[in-house]
Amino acid sequence: MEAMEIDSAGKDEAKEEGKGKPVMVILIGAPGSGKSTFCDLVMRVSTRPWVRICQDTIGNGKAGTKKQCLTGAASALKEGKSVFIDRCNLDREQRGDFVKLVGPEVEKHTVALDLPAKLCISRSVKRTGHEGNLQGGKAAAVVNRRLQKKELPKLNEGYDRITVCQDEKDVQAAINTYTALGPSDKLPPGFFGQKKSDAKVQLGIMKFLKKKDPPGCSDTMMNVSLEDTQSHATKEKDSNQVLESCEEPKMASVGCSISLENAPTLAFPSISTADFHFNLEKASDIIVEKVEEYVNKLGNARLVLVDLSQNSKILSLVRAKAAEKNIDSKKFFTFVGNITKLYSEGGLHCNVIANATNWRLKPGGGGINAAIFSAAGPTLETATKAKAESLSSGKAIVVPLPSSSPLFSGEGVTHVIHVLGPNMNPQRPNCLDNDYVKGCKILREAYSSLFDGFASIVRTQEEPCKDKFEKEFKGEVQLEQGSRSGDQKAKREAVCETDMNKKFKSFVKELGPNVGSSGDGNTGGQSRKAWGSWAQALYDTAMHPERHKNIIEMSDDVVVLNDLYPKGQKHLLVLARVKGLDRLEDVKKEHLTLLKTMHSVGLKWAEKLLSENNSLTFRLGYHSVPSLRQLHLHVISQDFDSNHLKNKKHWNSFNSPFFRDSVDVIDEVSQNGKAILKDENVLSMELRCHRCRSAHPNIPRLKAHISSCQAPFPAFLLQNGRLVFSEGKDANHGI
DNA sequence: GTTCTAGAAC
DNA sequence: GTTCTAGAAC
Repeated sequence: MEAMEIDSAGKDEAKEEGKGKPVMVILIGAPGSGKSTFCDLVMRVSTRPWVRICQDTIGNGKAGTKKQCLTGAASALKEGKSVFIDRCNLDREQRGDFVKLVGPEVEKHTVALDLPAKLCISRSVKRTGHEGNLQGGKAAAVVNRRLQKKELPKLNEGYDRITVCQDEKDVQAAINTYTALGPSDKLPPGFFGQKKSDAKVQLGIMKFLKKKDPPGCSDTMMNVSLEDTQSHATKEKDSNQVLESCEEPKMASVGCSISLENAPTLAFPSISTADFHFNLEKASDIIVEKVEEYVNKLGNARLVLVDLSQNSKILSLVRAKAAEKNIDSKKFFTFVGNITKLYSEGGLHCNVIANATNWRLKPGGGGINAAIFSAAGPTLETATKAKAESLSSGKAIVVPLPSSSPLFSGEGVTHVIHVLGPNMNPQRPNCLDNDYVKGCKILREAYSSLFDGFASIVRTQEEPCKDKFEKEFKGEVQLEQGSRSGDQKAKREAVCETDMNKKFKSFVKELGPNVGSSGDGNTGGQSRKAWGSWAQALYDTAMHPERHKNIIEMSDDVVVLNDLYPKGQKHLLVLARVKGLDRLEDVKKEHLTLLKTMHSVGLKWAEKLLSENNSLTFRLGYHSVPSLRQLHLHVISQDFDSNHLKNKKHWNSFNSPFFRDSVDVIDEVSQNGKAILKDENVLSMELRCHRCRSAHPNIPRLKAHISSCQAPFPAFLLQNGRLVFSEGKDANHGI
């Protein structure tokens, strides 16, 4: 990896002795990127005299001006001290004055903390007591605004040395480098650490690469494990948590065009082999058999078998058998660690974890069940109770984890799937008395229910690598339909059934026997619905605006009107006036100019409304399959504070992949001549807050939540201008 | 797109 | 009993 460049710079041999000059290090980074922490960590240990020039505190402990920073830096350097310039410095112009400030008697360095936007936002929102008082809800908007101005440093700006840090590991290496820089040392000049020069692309990549380094995971170990990543599944040598957890991210850093690291991931324990005493050989056969069956159906989603023990017998059996069957080790692997701390302690992000539970679905008992209920807090018990009172063996139940759960906020777990396997332990209820015919059947069922449940979650989540998965999965759905339809027993056991089955069946029903054009891509137009008489209102408005009230702007190309049933405080429609352009599906390259016009008109109105109320946030986009005829762009405020927002379809049509951001539609049409469309199935997906992504059981509860949720918007929405908001009072912070 | 309402869910 | 959803009609 190119990141290694940075690390080598941190080693002693990289320093050149006896040429000590004061150094000015211009830090570059959004709020929350860790600039102040960087300075603190270096200054705490360094033997070089450092002065930190921080614009947030330079005015007698309060925010000051850039001029004060320049003066402060100049005088410290004159005294022979080295300085950190701790301000955002995101664009060339902002930092240029510092470069010009000094001559060759000072080494000019810059360290760019070019971390994922998402990380900076979450840090700056969460922090308290920030020197510049940039924290809480407003921070998200400010960070995003700043990042739009980001220009990575170039040597021709006048630096002797540039270090670009794109992840936490890079940052730590840079801290080590500067900490080790003694008073008379000099660091080699040059450009260190940037992997991609295109900032826009980089953000996308960082989304995949966002990763915490597992504790104690040294570079040496990374290198060692890197050499044989391909043979991960076959490895039988002494593995420990550090080695396995170091290895996994490397292995996952290819595939899905870039990486599967951010792909939906289910972490599951071996079912029934602990407390229920199920034979390990037989259990490992079943695990591998079921994984093999599901792993390709799941597209890019990953399955991870987890065990707490370093010398786990079941893990080694499964690894060996999975290797024999050549199961893709990027999509299925084993992991040693605590299933409730996979991210915080192991650096492995699993959005779904399986719980080997008891039939009462109650906390306690011991093992995994006790650990998961305890780590998740009481909200898991409540959420579980809302789903079912009990579980029969061989079944699983999906429980969306409330956002208030520490497992949600700390580990990124959005769902827990409770699963109950067969019991072979005479000291536990319902022992099968060594009947392995029945036991194996139930264990197979348990894994099927578990993986079906996971598939249902994957299907309803927005994931960048999802398209391929959906197509594959839909194919499977039809194949399996026949074998499920006559299952009366399953109906009787509905209470204990995985709730996947219900959704799954309705999903099958929705697809119908002749699915035809219901894919993600453009349809051929063969199976389009005819417009009802009630669907003509917008068409008539576009053709004859003079006949209609409620029009707020009219031109040859577009008509703008207030939506008759606004779903937010402000909700406008920008109507195309081209006849025959009924919906997004009809849009072709020739309409690109029109799309851009519609976007700029929409944006203009959003900005006008923002000038009247700067607390609003707007999003501009199209419905994949509109109900009303005539192409129309929604310009809608993201409060969704409206009595007209009444049902799931309303919510999901603006808050699922069904809503196609205008900026993305324009990109897609200009590149491929058509926009990507999602079919109406996504409208029945679960209800999740558009800000914190928490799940809610019904519309009233969702609305109660969104009325007060102040979480930052997901990073996806904060990119590429998908959200439009006011710079407001924060505009002059720190710059 | 909304309205109405049966019946499911609580 | 009340709340909420979802399907049909428009």
